[in-house]
Amino acid sequence: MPRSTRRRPALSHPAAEEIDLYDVLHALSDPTRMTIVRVLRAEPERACGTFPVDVAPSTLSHHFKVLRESGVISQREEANRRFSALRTVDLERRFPGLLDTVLAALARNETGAEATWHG
Amino acid sequence: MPRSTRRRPALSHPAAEEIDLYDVLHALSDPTRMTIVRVLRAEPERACGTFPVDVAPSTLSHHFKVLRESGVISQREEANRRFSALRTVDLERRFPGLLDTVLAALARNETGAEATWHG
DNA sequence: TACGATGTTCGACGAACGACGAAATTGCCG
DNA sequence: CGGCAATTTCGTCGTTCGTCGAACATCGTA
Repeated sequence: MPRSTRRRPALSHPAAEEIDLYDVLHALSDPTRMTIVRVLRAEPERACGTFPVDVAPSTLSHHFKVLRESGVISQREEANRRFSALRTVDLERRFPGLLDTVLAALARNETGAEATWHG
Repeated sequence: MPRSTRRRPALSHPAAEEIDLYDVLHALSDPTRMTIVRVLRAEPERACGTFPVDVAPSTLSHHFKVLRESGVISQREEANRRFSALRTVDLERRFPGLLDTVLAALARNETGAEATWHG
C-alpha cells in the first residue's frame, strides 16, 4: 500500500501577482518552450509526453519546470501523468496582452526572411 | 593624419524583416538592457554613457551590442560618441504591438509583489 | 507481484552569458 | 603635440543554460 496519498512534493507555482516579467521573457526565449506554449494555446490541457518536440524526456522535463516556475504554465498530476495548461487568466491579469502579442509575433517570426537560411 | 575616413568596422544591424523573435525576447530578458530600452522610449536618442545603469563601461558596451544585433536598437556614430535609438518603426512592422506591450508589462512588473523581497 | 509506461531527479558536459579590468581606438581641445 | 573623454575590443572568471544518459519513483495492468 502507498505509505501516503501524496509522496511527491507539491508542484510549485508562483502566485499570479508574483509572476516576474524577466522570468517570463526568458522562458519564452527558447524555441522548444515556445513550441510548448504555442501548442498549449490551441488545447486547454495536454500531457507532457505528447508535445511535438524532439528532445530527450529529461530535457523536456527541465523545460516544463522552467515554464511552470516562471508562471507561464500550470501543471496538474493525474495518476502517473502530468497535464500542463497555459495560465492565460493569471498572465492576462498580470501582463495584459503580453501572451497574445508574443504568440502573434511568433507566427510572424516563422514567416520571416531568416527561416530560409537561418534555421 | 587619419589613414582612412572610416577605420572602425561599420555597425551591423539586422534588416527589419530579419529580426528574430527569440533574439528580441532574449535581449529584453535582462534588467540592464530593459532599463536601456525604457529610457530610450522616452527620448529619441541618447549617448551610451548617459544611461542610469550601474555596470562597467565594457559591460555596458556588451549590452548595447546585444540590443543592436537583435534589432531592438540602432546605433549611430558621431565623433567619438555613439548614439542609440529604439527601432520602433521596424519593430512595429515586424512584431506589431510587441514593444508597447512589453514596456507596459515592465511598468506592471515594478509594482508587483516581488519588488519587496526579490529585488 | 512483476512489468511497462510516464515522468522526474541527479550529475555531467560544452556552450553561452554577464561581469570585470586592461589596453586600444577615436576625436576634441588646451 | 599632448592629454582627456568616450567607447570598444580582448582576455578572463564564475555562473547559468540546454542537453543528455542513468537511475529512481509512481501507477495501471497482465
